[in-house]
Amino acid sequence: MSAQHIVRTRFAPSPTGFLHIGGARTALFAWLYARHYGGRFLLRIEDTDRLRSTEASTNAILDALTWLGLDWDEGPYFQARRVEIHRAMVKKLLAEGKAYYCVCTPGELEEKRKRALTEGRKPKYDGTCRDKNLPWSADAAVRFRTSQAGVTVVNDLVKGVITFSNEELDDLIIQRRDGYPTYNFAVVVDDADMGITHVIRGDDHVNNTPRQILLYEGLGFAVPQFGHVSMIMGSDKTRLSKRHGATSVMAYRDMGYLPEALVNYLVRLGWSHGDQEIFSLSELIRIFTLDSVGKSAAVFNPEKLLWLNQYYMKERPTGHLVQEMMPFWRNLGFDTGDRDFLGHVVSDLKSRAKTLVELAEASTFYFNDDIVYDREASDTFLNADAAEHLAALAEKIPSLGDYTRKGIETFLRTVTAQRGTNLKVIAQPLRVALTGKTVSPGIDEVMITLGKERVVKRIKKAIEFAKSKN
RNA sequence: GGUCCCAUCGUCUAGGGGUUAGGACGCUGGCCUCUCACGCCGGUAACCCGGGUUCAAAUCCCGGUGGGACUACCA
Repeated sequence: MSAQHIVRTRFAPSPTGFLHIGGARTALFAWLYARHYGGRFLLRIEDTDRLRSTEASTNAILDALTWLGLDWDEGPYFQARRVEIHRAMVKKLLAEGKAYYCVCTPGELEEKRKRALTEGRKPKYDGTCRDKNLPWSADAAVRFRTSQAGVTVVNDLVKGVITFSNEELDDLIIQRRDGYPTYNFAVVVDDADMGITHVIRGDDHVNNTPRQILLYEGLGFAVPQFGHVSMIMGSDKTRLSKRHGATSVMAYRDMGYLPEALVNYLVRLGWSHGDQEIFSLSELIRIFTLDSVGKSAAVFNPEKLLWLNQYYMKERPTGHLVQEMMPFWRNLGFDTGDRDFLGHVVSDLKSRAKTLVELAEASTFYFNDDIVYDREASDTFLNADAAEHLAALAEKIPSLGDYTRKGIETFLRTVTAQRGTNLKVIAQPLRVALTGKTVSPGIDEVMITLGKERVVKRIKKAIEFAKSKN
């Protein structure tokens, strides 16, 4: 593949907020497309809306992409810094008669639009200034002279052939009266200038595509390929928004989701590979194409994301998970000094939590020796009988030679047999003594993680508690 | 209103002229078991409607219906 045929895609968010789930998926698809074909992925910040764009948003978007593992080869470029290029292109169009000055005021335009709508006509620009050949003036905007004849065909990589009748298109403004370019113009100039070969974006842009194609042609640029990915919807089938819960990528990080899980979830929204559900980023690069991207919108399903997150946590090497748990433990004020101990905590808990936050909360009893017994747990399990069983355990544990899962299991069974009862009868009181709850990782795992000393201490404390009850 | 897009279990999807319409999440029954989770085995549930083409249509075509997007001197 020669240099001029190399695939170049881009992600072009506007920095007016955080990176949301929908944007992340679009970015992921554009990124995968470039990576799959050995191309380049660029990042361009569309900050021409000077009122709503902020640097904080730019940083938040960059951080989110980085967290997801989506790296870019070029950029970030900032569209606002490229206005001179945009203006030069406007001038060129003006000089060639392909664009013209328009002095209709926004107020008048709004008025006409409303009237057209109430009268049941198309609210498109009526062409008042189209043939006036107006000269430059301080408050003149520039409009593109759109051909009203014929059709414009988009051969979309995911939607297929889409045909637009040019008479539906109007003379869109390409440069505002304040001298700044509008979105539809800036994207075209920038995409062409940056050599973008495949424009992969949300399908909320399909109706912009014919005007943009006309702009490419007017400017004398090669028209790229387009691939419009469907939207993500909330459970009520309207476009995903805050109303549907968390929509920010970083919010998912903070809620204890793994980036791999989010990526895996997002890619399966609209894209599939047979019956396969689990994909690593490197595998995706190998097999991802736009051919297997569906056309219809998908509803965001938090339960499935949660399931994937749990899956990735379970599969993750303990050492890695320990590292990823650090901020969540620290957030709860736990002592994270003992790496070995933390490793045990994680391996005890990682198949029992769906998020890192859940794991952190579930691990509380490992860190606090002053355990609080759940009311119901202590009521039913920390009784006089249990106190005697526990006393027997406390007495024997210090001299237990084989303090391993197998050894502990054997020990527990031996003791229960000796006391003429069975494991079930002793395990629950012991669990309550060690964890304060009736639900926990296996008794043997907990005992090993805690270590003999703390186990004995907790058992004794539970005995005291049982006795003090009446 | 106009333009454009879309339509398989509740959700994500596979499939695509002849299939018991497959998988996953969820829900659910069971097994495992010291509790819970994991895991394993099973169950529940779908081709929007109407025409046409065809020996045969969920699959192709048309229409309808429903949903969505766009219709800015926002991006």
